[in-house]
Amino acid sequence: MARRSDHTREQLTELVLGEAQRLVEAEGFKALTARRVAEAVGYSPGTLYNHFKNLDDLVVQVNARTLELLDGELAGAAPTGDPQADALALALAYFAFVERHPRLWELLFEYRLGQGSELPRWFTGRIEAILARMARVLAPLFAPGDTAGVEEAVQVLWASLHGIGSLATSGKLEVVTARSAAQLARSLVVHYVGGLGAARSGE
Amino acid sequence: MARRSDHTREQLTELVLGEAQRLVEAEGFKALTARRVAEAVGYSPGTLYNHFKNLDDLVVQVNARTLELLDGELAGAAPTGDPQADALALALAYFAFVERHPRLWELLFEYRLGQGSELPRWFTGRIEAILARMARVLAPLFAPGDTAGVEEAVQVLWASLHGIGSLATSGKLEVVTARSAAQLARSLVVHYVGGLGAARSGE
DNA sequence: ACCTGAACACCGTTCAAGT
DNA sequence: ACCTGAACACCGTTCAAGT
Repeated sequence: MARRSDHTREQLTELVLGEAQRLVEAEGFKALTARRVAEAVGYSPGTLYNHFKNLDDLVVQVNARTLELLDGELAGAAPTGDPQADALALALAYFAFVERHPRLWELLFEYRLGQGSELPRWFTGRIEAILARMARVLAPLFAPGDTAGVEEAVQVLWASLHGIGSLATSGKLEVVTARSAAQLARSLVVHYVGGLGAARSGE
Repeated sequence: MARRSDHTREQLTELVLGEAQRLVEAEGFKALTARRVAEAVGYSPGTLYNHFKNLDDLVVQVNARTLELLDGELAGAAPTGDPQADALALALAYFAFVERHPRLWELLFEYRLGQGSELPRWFTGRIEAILARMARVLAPLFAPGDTAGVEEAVQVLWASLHGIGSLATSGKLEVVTARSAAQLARSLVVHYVGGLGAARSGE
């Protein structure tokens, strides 16, 4: 058969990404298979490979949208100038997102790409944009020009929030605690950021 | 065919777990399939299901051994009574383990069990034993009897170390930083534990 | 240029048949 | 009691054949 007139190239790509996202939200990322997506959009499995390099490529493109959603969520937490309060607001916004879209969050951060698949540069750029939000908020805690200090703190918080989200979405947090992800995040931010401030004023 | 005289039940279980571990260490958990393990031990795939409920069950049993290894690693960091130094020693021992057995660590914490598979109770008990190590080390920071405070701090550190390990083993840390997992862990422990101490002395 | 459908090389899991 | 080997219902991915 020739190209079907049902959809343009762009429309079909859009359709596929939408169905993939729906599938993940409904059943988790183990349900995201090329064959099921193909069936959901009414094309044969082979057609997907005309639009995506492979399944990992499709995943990365769904994840790009998830990153956009997450960044939008964090944009709602406007900085006030108080590092501890602002960092806490970001952390709570982060977990509001995890709670609203746990399975998209898992696809974004827990799905392991095959070893042939590197993260594209535009993808890592989006993550850096999110980290930059945290950097702006923490900057007042550090001496002007101490970008290394700010960076390290941002990365520590980023990785730590990730860990809380990872244990929470996998059900491994409930095994060990009755506390919510948000409560652990609050303790993390309050005391880590507090510790940063204390170390600096004590120098 | 009847039972083969090659191995007793216990020997075969042992053999399977050993081969599964070897396979994961060599090629990562995506290479851990029932068929490959069966071939490695010289039995048919169906035989595995006589010894394990399913592949998740096999994974959990490999993970039990990994937890044992991890606990042994942490046992080497003997407490001195200084919470910050002791917590740091535990964190560094944790990442020494992650560095030595990254793929076993991934199977333990990043492999998602199917929804039919719950973690057995003896498994969660072993995790609690590890958390108890951290609790003993942090206890001096809290008022006597404030077990809730200790617990919360332990869980925050546990989840945060997990996050650093997760990003490190998935290659998502290098995307964002040149810092090592150990360096981020050091910053986390120093300032979080420092922040805990400051909050308490400032009460 | 792009879609189909078959094909290939894999999976996890079950189970009748054998000893 | 336990092992085999075939079977079932899936996978991701490729590609000749079609339009």
